[in-house]
Amino acid sequence: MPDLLNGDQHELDPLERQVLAVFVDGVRVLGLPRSIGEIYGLLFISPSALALDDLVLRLRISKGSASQGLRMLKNLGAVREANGGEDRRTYYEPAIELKRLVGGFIREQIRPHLDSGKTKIDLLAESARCLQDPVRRQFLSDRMERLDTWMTSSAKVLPFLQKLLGQ
Amino acid sequence: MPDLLNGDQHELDPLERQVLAVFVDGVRVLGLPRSIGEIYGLLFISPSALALDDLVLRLRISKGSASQGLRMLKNLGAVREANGGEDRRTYYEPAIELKRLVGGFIREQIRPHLDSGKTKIDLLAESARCLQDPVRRQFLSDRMERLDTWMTSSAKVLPFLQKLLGQ
DNA sequence: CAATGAGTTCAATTTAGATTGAACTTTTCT
DNA sequence: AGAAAAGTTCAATCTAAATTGAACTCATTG
Repeated sequence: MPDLLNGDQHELDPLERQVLAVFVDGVRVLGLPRSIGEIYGLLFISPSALALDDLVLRLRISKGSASQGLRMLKNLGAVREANGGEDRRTYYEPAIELKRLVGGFIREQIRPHLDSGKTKIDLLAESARCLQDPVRRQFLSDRMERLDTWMTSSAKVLPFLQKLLGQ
Repeated sequence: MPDLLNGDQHELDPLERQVLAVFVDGVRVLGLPRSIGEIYGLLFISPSALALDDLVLRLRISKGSASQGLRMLKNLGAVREANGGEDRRTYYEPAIELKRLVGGFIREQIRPHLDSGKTKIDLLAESARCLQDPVRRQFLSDRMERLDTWMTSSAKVLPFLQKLLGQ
């Protein structure tokens, strides 16, 4: 028997709305969907852990969206299950250490692309070495090596990034 | 009187196609549209500078797309006008130093978001300080400070990033 | 064990933003 | 000046990706 007296206790207040907007903006830069920003943002400004239903109710998103969003955030290590919920629902709380967030993003979004990119480039470099025209072969081989250097440099930088952001 | 004898000299060969795919992939991670990856990619594997028409012809994209894509790439510092073209068209060549590419991306895509984010958060922190409920006020103020720390750390890391990637 | 509620899945739909193309401006050339 | 070609602009269109919601599974409870 939810809120008979209260018009709508679920509505976000304007301040909350604005904080969420910052998160939505933030995740868009990272190429993640807006629902991810909304979910993480709401957890971030909630003093207690929230269940899936709370997200659906307060953000007015579908159960499907909330479920998928939470899964992605869990995979990113940006959200974890809170231990000791009262009922049988699962409650979630945000990870708020930048180091952890960046680490998860690198592991899930950057590394896989770097790795698959490097593999593809190695194959392409091989193809380039088989080209008939020697001028074209030389040129493309140089370019493939350049690409390889990019990938290697980027991979090397990631651990430093994480270290620098560790507090 | 273009290619009467040759079926279609504009077609990309399979190797070129695959290299472009890597670039398209790469720019998607950065949240940039596929045409940007195609344009930069084609310039990257072309031994000579290309004009807008070359991009239209070989990539089979519209003039509008090519024009807008080139503008964005110029703004990013990823592409520059080649000097000394034969005719009155403008020819473009890619910047291939990772340092320069990363620098442009940070300047155009990261910094503006970090700056506007910081401004918004400062305002929200101010609002939070005016909250009636002292518990809520304390909690949200803490969170806003946390956000502020994130922004500051990120901003501090960028110069190191550029330095580390400088070859 | 039936019923209730939490959470997941995925085909269908919606939407944000990328692309197109026609009209336009600018530049060059005779 | 006028014609032709280069390049830009932006409303209309298209498309890839996010979101929805109904049908499902699984776990819990009376």
